[in-house]
Amino acid sequence: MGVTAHRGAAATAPAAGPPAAGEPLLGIGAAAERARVSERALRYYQQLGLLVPACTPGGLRRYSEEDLARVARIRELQTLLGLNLDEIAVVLRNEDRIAQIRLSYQDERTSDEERWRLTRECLSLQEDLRATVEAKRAALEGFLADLDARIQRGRDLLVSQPQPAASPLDEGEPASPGGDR
Amino acid sequence: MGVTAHRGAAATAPAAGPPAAGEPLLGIGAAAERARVSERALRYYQQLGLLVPACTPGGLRRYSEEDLARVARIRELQTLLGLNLDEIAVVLRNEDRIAQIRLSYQDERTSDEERWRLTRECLSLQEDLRATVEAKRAALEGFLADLDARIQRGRDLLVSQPQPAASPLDEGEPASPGGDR
DNA sequence: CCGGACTCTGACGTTGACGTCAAGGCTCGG
DNA sequence: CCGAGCCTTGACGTCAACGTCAGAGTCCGG
Repeated sequence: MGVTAHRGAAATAPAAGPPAAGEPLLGIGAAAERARVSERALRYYQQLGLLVPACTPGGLRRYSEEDLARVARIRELQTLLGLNLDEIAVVLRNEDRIAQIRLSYQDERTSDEERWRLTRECLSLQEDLRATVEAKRAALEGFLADLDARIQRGRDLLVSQPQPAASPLDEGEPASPGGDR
Repeated sequence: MGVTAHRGAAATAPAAGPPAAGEPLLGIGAAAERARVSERALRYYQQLGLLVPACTPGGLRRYSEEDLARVARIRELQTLLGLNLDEIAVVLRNEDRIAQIRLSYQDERTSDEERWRLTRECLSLQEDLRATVEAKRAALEGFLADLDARIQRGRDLLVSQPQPAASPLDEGEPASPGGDR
């Protein structure tokens, strides 16, 4: 346990769907460019077990579209939620677990009881993350409301003031804050 | 120019309102505790010009309530918006500029024309930040929607499945995602 | 089969935001 | 006025998330 990251877990099933053969598979240079990250970052993510690309017999990394999507997700979790890579690892592992659950869910040998249990687990994992995100969203909403209140105060001053008849630099209203909801 | 941070700028006016005399004024230890940051952080913020507390003739820092609020704002901008301290410096400088504008706005010697110009500048500065925050909020909203969609898919599977009559571990619904809007 | 482009694995450097420690100053109640 | 406790300024350490560089290996079109 410890090297079981994503591909290791998914490989327990005999290969299913998305990672179909005959895909382009980019080298690290092209992958880095397309994912808008550095090659170093890709290697680093792999080192932390966030990403496990395929590799050639010679040991060169080959990235699938799925891998690129995973990188995009990592960046999203970094920049949007401000999670660090360890926390992101947890999220990704959960999502992998969910994918794995979907597989054994399909398996006919799985009992109904087991299916129920798996589904519950799956939802529980996702709702964890959802709570985090929702909290952040609420906080941001509050922040924005505060900002809008301040702006409105200034804007009120503006209208209460007799504007200087012919203002030479009147290049239109930027937008109506608080009015776009 | 360069050492003009916040108190330097506000001090151009002969002292007005909030920083009234006779305030408690905390030492760095108490301030750190109340602001929930380390003493080192307070010194660091000051070093970057984000915060300029008063100080005793002997050179000991003294923090006002206003200073504590400023620290809270710094933390908010850090954790909520993910800004770094340089970016935060810009935001705070803008907000200081706005406060300063409010002052000269009150000044009777200020011409109506000047008042107009100041108000425009003020609003422009605030709307800058607002745009940033709004963008982040929108992105987060999208992220959350995506998450909810996934959860709903799982939840659908749950209801389509005949639940195992007497489930021994059925400890209630955590919450209804997508239902609390 | 071979040379140029691409990639590999260490290993050390960097940046931001502090943590920590040492060697002293400042403060204030008694 | 004096000592316990709070505070000061360096200066160096740390941690995450990479950047950068060297020396060697891999791939592939001609």
